[in-house]
Parts: sequence; structure tokens; C-alpha cells
Amino acid sequence: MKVTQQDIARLAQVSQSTVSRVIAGDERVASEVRERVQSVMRQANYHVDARAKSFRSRSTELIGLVLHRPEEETREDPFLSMLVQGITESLAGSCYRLTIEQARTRGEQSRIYDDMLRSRRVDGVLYLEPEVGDARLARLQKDNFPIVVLGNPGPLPITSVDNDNVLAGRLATRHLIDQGHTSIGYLGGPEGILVSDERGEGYANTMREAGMPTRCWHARFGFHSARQRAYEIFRSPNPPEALVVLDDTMAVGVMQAAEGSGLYVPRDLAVVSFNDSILCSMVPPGLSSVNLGMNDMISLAVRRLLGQLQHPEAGAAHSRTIVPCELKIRGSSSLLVEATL
Amino acid sequence: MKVTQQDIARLAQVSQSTVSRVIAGDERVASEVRERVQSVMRQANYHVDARAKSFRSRSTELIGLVLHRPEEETREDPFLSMLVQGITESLAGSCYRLTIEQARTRGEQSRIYDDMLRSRRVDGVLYLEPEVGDARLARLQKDNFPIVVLGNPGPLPITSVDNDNVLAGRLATRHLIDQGHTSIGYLGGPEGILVSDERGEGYANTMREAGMPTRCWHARFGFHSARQRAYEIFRSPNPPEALVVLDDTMAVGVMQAAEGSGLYVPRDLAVVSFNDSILCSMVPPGLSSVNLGMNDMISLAVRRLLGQLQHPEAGAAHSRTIVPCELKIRGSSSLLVEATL
DNA sequence: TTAGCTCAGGAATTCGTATTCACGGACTCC
DNA sequence: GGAGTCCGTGAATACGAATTCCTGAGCTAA
Repeated sequence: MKVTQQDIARLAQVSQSTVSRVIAGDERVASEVRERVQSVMRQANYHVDARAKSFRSRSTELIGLVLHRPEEETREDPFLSMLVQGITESLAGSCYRLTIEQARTRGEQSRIYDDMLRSRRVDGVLYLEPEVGDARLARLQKDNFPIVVLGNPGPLPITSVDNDNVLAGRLATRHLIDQGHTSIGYLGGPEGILVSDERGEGYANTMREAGMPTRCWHARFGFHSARQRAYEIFRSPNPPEALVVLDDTMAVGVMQAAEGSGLYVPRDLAVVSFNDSILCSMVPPGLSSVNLGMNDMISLAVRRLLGQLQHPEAGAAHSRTIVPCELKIRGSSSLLVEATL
Repeated sequence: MKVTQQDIARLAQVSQSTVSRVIAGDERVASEVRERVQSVMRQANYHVDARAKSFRSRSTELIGLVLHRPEEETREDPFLSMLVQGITESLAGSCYRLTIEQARTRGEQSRIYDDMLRSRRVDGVLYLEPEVGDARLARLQKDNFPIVVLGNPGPLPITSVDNDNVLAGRLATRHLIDQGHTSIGYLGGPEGILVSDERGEGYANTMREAGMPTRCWHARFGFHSARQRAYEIFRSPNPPEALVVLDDTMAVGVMQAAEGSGLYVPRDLAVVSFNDSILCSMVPPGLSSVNLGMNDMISLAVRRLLGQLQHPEAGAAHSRTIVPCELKIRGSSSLLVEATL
């Protein structure tokens, strides 16, 4: 049957309290007793019952993350992989672990976060990309749950870690302007996606400041959709000679469409995108891309959350951190750069 | 303060037991009482305390997964993304959720699985790619913990879901032979990786049966390492005219090295790899790849595990399922196929 | 009419651990 | 040398929900 601290106590001729103290590493237990208890525990193959422990100590030692259901195209999304690996790696060494749920729809996400925290299934959450004006998030914040937002919490006083998508958009656009292009377009994701809009905003601001006209297109996420939209763009009356594209996957679609349309990259079409993923090295002539510091962002967010969990009293303080981004220039945007992949 | 069933009971003028019964959906509660209780719960914004519930009902409603630390190159591994999305999606509708931990080393993985189960942090696990002769896994099996292996459990009587890597290796090789190639090599991962060895075995068997000599190379995982190794291969005295490569990412590295070595794919070098990921469509002229049915494998494994959790009495029975694999032919292995990406 | 049965719901118990309180002995300090 | 302090340990309690046991009311059947 199940071995409990009671059993260990009996075998080691001590009380259950002492067993608990040994496990907790309480200094006040005599080393002789401690060793006896530890030896018995080892022999009996005792493991603390996490359920009882979390019940009694009021802590599940779990942090939560809610994804939303991927579209078919984003099943292989490398960002999710980075996210999960980054979080679990940052959690190593702490007592906390990660639990993940999936929301069917965008709106369901906040419902699940709410339920997770209120039913105490987790001690805190990494809140992924809240929607603007998320009332549930606001209430959770008021109730002082440990939350760190990955993205933009809007006006809410919640600790957040984000990257500067507007700036990233500017960097990409500025670079293309510096390369001498004047006819530069932006290909974003579906309308209303914050990340896409922000990068587009950076693009638009920069173009306006340079006195150049802006041209924006939208496509669904993923390679195929971007490729198809790019074909349409290249067939249009006055196609752009450079494109800022929402992410690397989509940019690869664009480059393939360029090739299929008889356009050479970067001579006939320059491309810059975002994320600086491994893809950028994979496709000739190399894809220029803005590195958004995702890994830093993730590990920083975890550190912030762990901080909150360890110092719950500091509830009032919150911070907003923007990780720096950096443009990596490769062959897709510059003839000067060798095809350094 | 915290709202408990006690509080609800008081407000609704019933006993705590009745509140619990209402929550559990017990038929025997009069509908009038039920509605009163439910209304009070809603007003008080009551949420069941998951910690107390899991303590009392002896179930955490969590299933566990242990990753091992990625090498730098596999941080963006799309397989992990598929895995997490597939699992969480398959779990939707059940009461179970996913929790993920990371092992620093390959050997630590089984330690963590062991601890998870023995300390009852999870109700069951999806056991990823056990090492051959994993003694800890054997003991867990004996102790009747709910486990489904994703991969090969060896001789252990544990339910498992796997793909047939040997067959996949055969399909890839057979195809290259059918294309008229005679000098076909295999580029695998690091030595001792089961998946790599199995695919290599399929390759070797097929070559032997066709009376052709085998040539195997190894590289570390990832794009860069494969590219570098491929350059070396192409510089060698008698380079192969076709390569079976461990996975798509590595195959892209190979194709890039081919281009850099003045070899045209598929004319001078044919390439076939495994996974049939989105990459295959991304790189010209399209990468032939064996689709291993990962998505099916994942959702099947989850279903099996849920089955075990719901029918723990059927402990003795175990099954082994092999999901079918299928070769997708693209431009990298056949001149006949248009560059259909 | 009464023994027996059904049924809704209350009272009491239980799960395994962490923690608080209590206690006896050893020690310190004036 | 007596009062106060510290220390190691055991006894007792609390955590919140699920569950078992029990009760009293209403019903059926002989």
C-alpha cells in the first residue's frame, strides 16, 4: 500500500512531525535522527505525496500557460517550441513546473486563465498576448494573482515583458530605405492581430517620415497563404520593389512567389522579416530579419514571475520590460552581403 | 477571503455535503435545492479548490511529459510544437491537462518520470523515447502506473504508439533505387540515437537486398552541422549520387551544401528525408520526405492514456500500435516531378 | 396499521502533510 | 541556586472537498 510519513515515523521511531521536518530540511533536527529518518525513507522508497503537500501548503508549484488552437499552418510553429523549451529551462532549479492548456478560440483563452488561477490549479501564469481591454485580466490583477504578461497589457498595472514591435518595424523599413528603395510595401497577418499591426505601424511611421507612400497587404498566417498573396501582389499593376513581411515563414513564401514570378531576390525584390529564426539561414540567399530577442523575453518573464511568487507581499509594484531587437542583414535585402547563410 | 463549500452551504441554507453533491452533479439533489446552491455559487464566484479536490479524490487530473534539454540547434524544433499542440488538443474535452518538465540530460529523463508518478504529481505520463533497457521504466510498469510510450518500449509490456522507422528508411531507399540510383548514402544523427539507427537499418537492409554497397555518415542534429558534414561528403573521393537524410532540417543543410558545391538537386544529387514538415515545401525544388504520421501518433497515444486512466482495472492489457508512414515525392528526388512545392 | 423501503440531505469522517503548541531537559545568568 | 531561555521532539490541529454513514419523512404493501 501507500507509504506515508506515518509509516516512516513508525519505522524510524520518531513522530510524523519529525519526518516532515526532515523532509523540509529543518535545521533543528538532530543529525543522528535526520540520518535515521532519511535512511528509512530511502529503504521504504518513500515519496512525498504532492497532492497532500500542495493541499496543506496551499501551493501547487505549477505555473500556467494557455495556448490558442493553432491553425493548420501553425502546427509546426517554431515559436511555440522556443516558448516551451525556454520556460521549462528557466524553471529548472526552481520548484515550479509548467502546465499548458489550449483554448479553442481566442476568447476562451482568458476564461481558462481565470479558471486556472481562481480554482488554484496553478500558483501563477504567464499571460500570452492579452486582448486589448481584457476585463477578466483586469479583475485577476485586482485580485492580486501572480501574473506576468508576455506582450502588451495595455493600461493595466501588470508586470509585463514585451518586445518593441513598432521599433522592429521601423528597423526593417529604415534598412530598406537605406538600401535605396522607395517603393516599399508591408505584408502583415490577418487584420486585428496586435503584433502584425504594431510592426505595420512602425513601417508606416517610417515611410511617412521619409515622405514615401505606404502600401499594406494582409494574408493569413503561414507559408502557403503568404505565397499566394505574394503572387497576387507581383501581378498587380505596380508591384513594390521591397517588402516588409510579418514573419520568416511568410517571408519564405514571398521569396518563393518572387522566384515563381521571375523576380530575383534581392535585385528585383528585397525582403525583410521578423524573428530571425533558423529559416533565415536555410533559404538562399539568406533572409534579412529582425531578431526580437524572444529567448531573452521568455527567460526574463519567467524570472519576473518567480520573483512575484517568492515575494507576494510586493504585490503593488509592477514593471514593464522591453527587450531590445536587432536587425540581421542577409542576402535578401542587400547585394553587398554575400549569401552568408 | 477564500470562499469554501462551507460558506456556500451557509448562504444556501444547506450542508456542505449537499454543495459537494451539486457540484458533482449528483442526481439525488432536489432540483429546487440544486438551483439555489448553484445560484449562490455563482453570486459568490465560487471555484472548487483544485488542491483540496485532488487531495481528497487522489487524482491530479494532470498528465506528464518530460523533454530533454535541446541542443542550441533544436530550440526551434517543429516536432516539439506538434507534440504540445497535439497533446493539448487531444486532451480538450477530457478533464486532464498537460504538464511539462525538462531534463538536463538524457539519463535524468527517467528520474523525472519516476518522481512525477511516485510522488503523484501526475496521474499518468506519455513516456518519450525510452532508452533501451530502462530499468526505472520497467519498475514503473510493474507498479502499474498509467504509462503510454511514444516510441519503442523494447520488451516491456507497456502500451506504446510508434512509427516504423525501419520501414520509413526502406521506403526512402527503395524510392531512390527505383529512380535508378546505385550509389546511395545515409546521413544520420549522432551515433546511438535510436530513431537514427532504425532509419539507417531500413536503409542498410534495402541496399543489401538490392546488392548495393552501403555508406553511412553521422552528424549532430540540426541544419548547420548537416550542412558542414555534407560539404565534407561532397569533397570526398567518390561522393554518393543520392542521400537519405535523418530529417528535413538536416536535409535542407545537405541541399544547401550541394548547391554550394556546384551540384544540382536532383540531377547531381537526389535527397530524401523524414518528417514531411512544412520545410519540404519551402525549399526549392521541394524535398521528398517520408511522412511518419506524427499527428496521428500523438493523438492516438493520448487516447490510449486516457483509456488507461478511465479503466485502471484493465492494467494487464497492453498494446503496441504502429502508425503507417508514407513517402511524399517532391523535386529533390525526381526529375519527373515538377517543382510542386 | 405497521413493518419495511426509498430518498433527500445532514453529520461525521477521511485523505497526508505542514505547522503550531506544549513539554521536559539542559543551559545561562545574575 | 532559582528564574528565564533555548532546543529537540511529540501531540494535536487545520487545510477543503468527497464520501460514508445515518436519520427522519414519506411511501408501499401485507
